[in-house]
Amino acid sequence: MPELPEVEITRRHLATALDGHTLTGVQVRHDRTARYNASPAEVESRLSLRRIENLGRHGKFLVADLDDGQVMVAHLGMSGRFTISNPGDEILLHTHFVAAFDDDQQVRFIDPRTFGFVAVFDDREESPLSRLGPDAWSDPPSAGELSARLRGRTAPIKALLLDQGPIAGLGNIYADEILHRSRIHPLTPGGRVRGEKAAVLLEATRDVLAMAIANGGTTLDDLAYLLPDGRAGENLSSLSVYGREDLPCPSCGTPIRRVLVRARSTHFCPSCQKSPRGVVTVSL
DNA sequence: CCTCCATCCTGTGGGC
DNA sequence: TGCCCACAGGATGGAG
Repeated sequence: MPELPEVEITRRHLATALDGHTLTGVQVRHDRTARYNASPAEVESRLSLRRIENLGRHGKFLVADLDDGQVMVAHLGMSGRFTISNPGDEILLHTHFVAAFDDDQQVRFIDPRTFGFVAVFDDREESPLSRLGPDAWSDPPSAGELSARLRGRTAPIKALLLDQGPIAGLGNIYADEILHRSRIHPLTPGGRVRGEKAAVLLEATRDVLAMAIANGGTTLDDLAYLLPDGRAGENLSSLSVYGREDLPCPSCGTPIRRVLVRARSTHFCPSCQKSPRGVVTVSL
């Protein structure tokens, strides 16, 4: 599942191919890949002949500034992957977007489950970027700022990390990893994460993301995420809890448990991450 | 405002 | 062996 580290790796790969280059032809090959009330034809025409000035990232969204002030926003969803290809390369199954550039290279978007998209907006305010909190990696909030964003929230901290509002970029894998490293129980009400706890959470966020990015991201057994050059990320063996139900906690040896939080699989160590007072954990 | 749920989708794998 | 179905989850819109 692409999360911040996987999107950041993708951004770095694509930036060299995109930055400063002009889109000579754009094909949106699947209706659902254009989103936000725009048709494939509209996305194609809005992107046509535009030059990409800079490819950035906010949370899990790729953000390209275009020469006319428009913003191209792409999301990998659950199964999306960008490739850099040559015009003659075979079009793989589930290729939903093809952008041709002035140097004859192509950037293609392959997305079997179509949760991902490529969209164009007049500015960031009218795009989904406007809902996002500060980026967990490039622009992390201070402990005070994170505490303020969590103040009064009763939802489980796990759910709030996935929300993208308090902090942007974390998904199910890294949220679990960060909470484990922070020794915070996933069902802890968000509002109780403040002060030193918030500082520890942010430190863990930095460490977990740094490791994941250095390892080229996490490729699970199902190979849902591959680097743009087709290689697998190597962060899987660095995970402490995600996907490790019943296996020993790397810190203390206690078997990792899995519960559902908001219908999402949540992995934690019951001894390192003590249940907060008044919170009952129900087994699956 | 908040919390929580259903919805979108396809490949995979477990169960029978 | 082969079929069926539950499961995986990011973002969003709506109910309460």
